Amino acid sequence: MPELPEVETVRRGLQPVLVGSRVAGLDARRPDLRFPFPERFAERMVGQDIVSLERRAKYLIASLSGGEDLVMHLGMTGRFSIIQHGTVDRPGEYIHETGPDPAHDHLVLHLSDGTQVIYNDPRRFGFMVMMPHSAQPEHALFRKLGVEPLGTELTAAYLAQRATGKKVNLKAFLMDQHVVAGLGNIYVSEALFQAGLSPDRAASSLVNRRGGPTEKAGKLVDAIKDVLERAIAAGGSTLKDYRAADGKKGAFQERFSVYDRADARCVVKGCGGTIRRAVHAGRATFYCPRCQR
DNA sequence: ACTGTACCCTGTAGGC
DNA sequence: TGCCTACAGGGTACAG
Repeated sequence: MPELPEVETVRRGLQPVLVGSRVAGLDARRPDLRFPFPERFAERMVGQDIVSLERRAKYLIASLSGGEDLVMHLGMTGRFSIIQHGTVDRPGEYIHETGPDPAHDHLVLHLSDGTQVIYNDPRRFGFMVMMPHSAQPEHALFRKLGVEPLGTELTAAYLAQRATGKKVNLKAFLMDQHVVAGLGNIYVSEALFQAGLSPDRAASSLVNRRGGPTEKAGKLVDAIKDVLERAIAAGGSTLKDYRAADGKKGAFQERFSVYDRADARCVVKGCGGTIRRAVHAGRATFYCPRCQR
């Protein structure tokens, strides 16, 4: 599902609709997603004004006027659709590329101007929880999260410090949300390619003899930021399910260098190598054995 | 402490 | 066409 660029694209689509709006109704069509919906969910949401919509890692955080936050995770297949008032004939019925999907429309948020925001999630790996805004930093979901990759905290020195003594391979190291928060399977593969680093390398190979970052660690940081920024600019990547809140597909999948390109020719001029598919930590990894060492 | 595996749940693609 | 298996963008709970 949605990794950081997709979640950020969803956030940017929802923000103008949600922020400044009042929740007029909440219709949960089933008791749970991956976890049960919050207790007294509608009661805690209805009447609240949404004052901000932020992203942390792959979480969307809607702050409410009453002091609670609604924290949302899209899992693998979660998506939001915005239905402007008056664009559908019957409540709960809406039009998008794949048509109405009542079996997987699990939650409808009604805003006071008549707009509906629908959460659809076939696989139900997503979840929503509520917590006081002040409790968020210490909450189990957030307390151990790693740094935001697009913030100033992600530096070569930080990566080296976290990689010290770690024998785990680079792919799994970067997938760990407690190290860098928001990277997923696609963008780790792409960043490692762009940095010229093998996914099989030990994480500790980013550390030099003095305990500082190697030159490669610096390249990796630059590659991570660059890949994510380019993906956000393209509206994320759409493999199958992912859509922005306005229903649009992302375009970054057209610019993958390695992801999902097994047996294809390496994009680097003069390389002539073939992209390989391997498995690290139970997930597919794509890389060029010639360019990535 | 670290590492690998199983699992949550559903849909789809590909082999036979 | 139908059946079966493998796999999918995420994250957590275990066992070793």
